[in-house]
Amino acid sequence: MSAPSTAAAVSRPRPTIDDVAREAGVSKATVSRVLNRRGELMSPELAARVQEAIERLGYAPSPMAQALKRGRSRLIGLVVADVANPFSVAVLQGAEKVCRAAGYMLMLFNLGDDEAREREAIAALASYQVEGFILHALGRERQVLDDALQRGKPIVLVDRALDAPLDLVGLDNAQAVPLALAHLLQQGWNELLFVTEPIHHASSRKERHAAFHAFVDAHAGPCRGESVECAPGDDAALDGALRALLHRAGKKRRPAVLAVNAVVSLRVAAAAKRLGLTLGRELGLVGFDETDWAGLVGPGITTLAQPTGEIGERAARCLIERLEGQPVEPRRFRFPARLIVRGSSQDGA
Amino acid sequence: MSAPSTAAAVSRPRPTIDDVAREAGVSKATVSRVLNRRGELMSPELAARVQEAIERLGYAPSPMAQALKRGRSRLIGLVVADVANPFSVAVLQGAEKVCRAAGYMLMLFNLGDDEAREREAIAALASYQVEGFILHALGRERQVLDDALQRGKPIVLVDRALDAPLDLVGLDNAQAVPLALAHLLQQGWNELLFVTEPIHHASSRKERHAAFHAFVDAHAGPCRGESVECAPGDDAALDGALRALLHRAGKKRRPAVLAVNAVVSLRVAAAAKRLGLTLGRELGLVGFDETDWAGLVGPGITTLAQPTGEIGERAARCLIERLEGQPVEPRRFRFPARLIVRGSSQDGA
DNA sequence: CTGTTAGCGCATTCAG
DNA sequence: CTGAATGCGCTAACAG
Repeated sequence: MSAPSTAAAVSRPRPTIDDVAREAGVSKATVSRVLNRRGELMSPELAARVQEAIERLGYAPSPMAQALKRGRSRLIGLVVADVANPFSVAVLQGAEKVCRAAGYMLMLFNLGDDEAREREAIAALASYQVEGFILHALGRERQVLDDALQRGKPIVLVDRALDAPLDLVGLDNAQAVPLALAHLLQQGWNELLFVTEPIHHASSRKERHAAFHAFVDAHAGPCRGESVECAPGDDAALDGALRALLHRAGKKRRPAVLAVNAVVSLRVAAAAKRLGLTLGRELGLVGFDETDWAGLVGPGITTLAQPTGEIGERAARCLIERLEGQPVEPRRFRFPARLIVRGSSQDGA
Repeated sequence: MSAPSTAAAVSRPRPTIDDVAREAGVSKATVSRVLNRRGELMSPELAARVQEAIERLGYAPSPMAQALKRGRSRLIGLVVADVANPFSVAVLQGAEKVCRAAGYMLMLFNLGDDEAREREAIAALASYQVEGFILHALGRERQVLDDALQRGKPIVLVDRALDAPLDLVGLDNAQAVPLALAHLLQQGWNELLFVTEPIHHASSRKERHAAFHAFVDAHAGPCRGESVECAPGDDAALDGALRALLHRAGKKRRPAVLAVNAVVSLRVAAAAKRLGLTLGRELGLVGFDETDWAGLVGPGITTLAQPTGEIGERAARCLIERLEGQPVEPRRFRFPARLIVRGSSQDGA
């Protein structure tokens, strides 16, 4: 066909605005005007001639050069805690959609759950002149944040607040946690355990943890509850925590787990299997984050569905508004969770 | 704290090479040399002075400007069929890791399974001067590919070959399919069905489809097999296909499904549940792609694990070699799959 | 060994 | 209404 026989194609450089100008017999400035002011204030025939030249050459302006000149790159940096986490992916999808629609490109940096790379991420992205950040971050690299802010780069936080006056979009944990726990209680599960990954500085985990204990305290009569931080991969600790839970429950009470996210839900389900516990029977389970597989693990896992797509979209929209509009006071958007009831929280007794 | 009270921070511009030069009392060129040739051929004291100024100002060179000048952006474009697909994510992770280590940044474009966006993706990425592409693509936008190639931008294909002389890294489907089918057969499942999403131009699906029928033909005695293309979301079609499979199997034969990827595996598991079929008992199942949840759906789903991380890493490495080395003939890397046996393919009879 | 100069591709003054 | 000139931040000749 028309393809070169080896991949070592002639590196014909892409056409520049000068090429177009020459082709159309006008100056660069005219071409630029056709591109930017949409051919207003210009003899229509000239505009048409330029347009034609543009198409003939397949010319497209270089965002790099534009960025250099205008100081605006039309790039948005997205820092994600871990792409392996379904929540991150969902946010990514929503954000990408909005950005693309608004003519921005997304530059992705995956932390891979390595907090140490956070600075690196922001620095790298900033050096590429991203105009703003969407941060689904791990720790609280205050210094880097200040740095970015002082360079006038807006930041929108997703899911996790830092102690900074920044935009935040995330879940309404104070609504979500009682929603789940009330359901568990109503179904007869009254010996509760909140399982989370190490809380560190993740505000969403902090909030869920706090809301959990607030609920338990407020319902001290019918229910009891504890919480445990369980490092990724430390299955032994998780098994231990579950055994302790069962022990606390004894024969009179019914034990159930609230899992801080989908990853933990899965780990709890695996642990239950290891310990020979049937979900929804010997062990109740509700987990944050709805996933494709939630309905198919065991009897189905009851989940607190976050509107993840919306969260990502709102984050992007929020950032873009800030980029294109006037500075506004930091805003916080909190979306409600929806409880999707499945077998893991139905009392089989 | 030190944070400004509103987000409307002073947009103090980042320092340029000129600032550093002035600060150190030298010329831009000297600063540039310190940065690039690591202070060789230069009086150590001068180099030190410059280095100090760089650090004092927190200067970092602008990749945009560098790109403009050098014609090299240190950017790699990653086009992904659908981030919702675990395979895509795994490749993304591997690729990102290698790129970062080699000093490249990844620009992500998610197709969201929309073939129409493929051109847009490549054009957008190309306009940002990415030096090369990693493509986990949908169709065969030959024209765009040629375009990219003629501009001297190397392309590495992941998972799916196009009919072009390009590097490819993917699974050894001719090894994987018989591995799975032989296992099913040995366990007594002899009425087989290959369920795939629409094949279109995805070579991996084509290969799996072909290998499936080759195997069935070669073992015409003990087993029979058909295949079905099932559009995403069309659960009715899937249910119908499964019912037909059961009907073909009758009482004498045992029906099993080979699912083309993790998404389909899950859909088959869901369909089985709808139809009241127990996996590993009334219906066998092996699916491509190992996932976190495979062990926990039903009796556990037997999978063909792809070395996805390796695939992503190899793709990135392959591209970077081409970027930094001499042009080479197109290479093809095929990785073997590993069979992870679980309950869905164990004969409970 | 170091400084001066000339662009990379583009948008934007400012003249005409 | 259009063209010529300037500079964004940087590197790579080329001078000194």
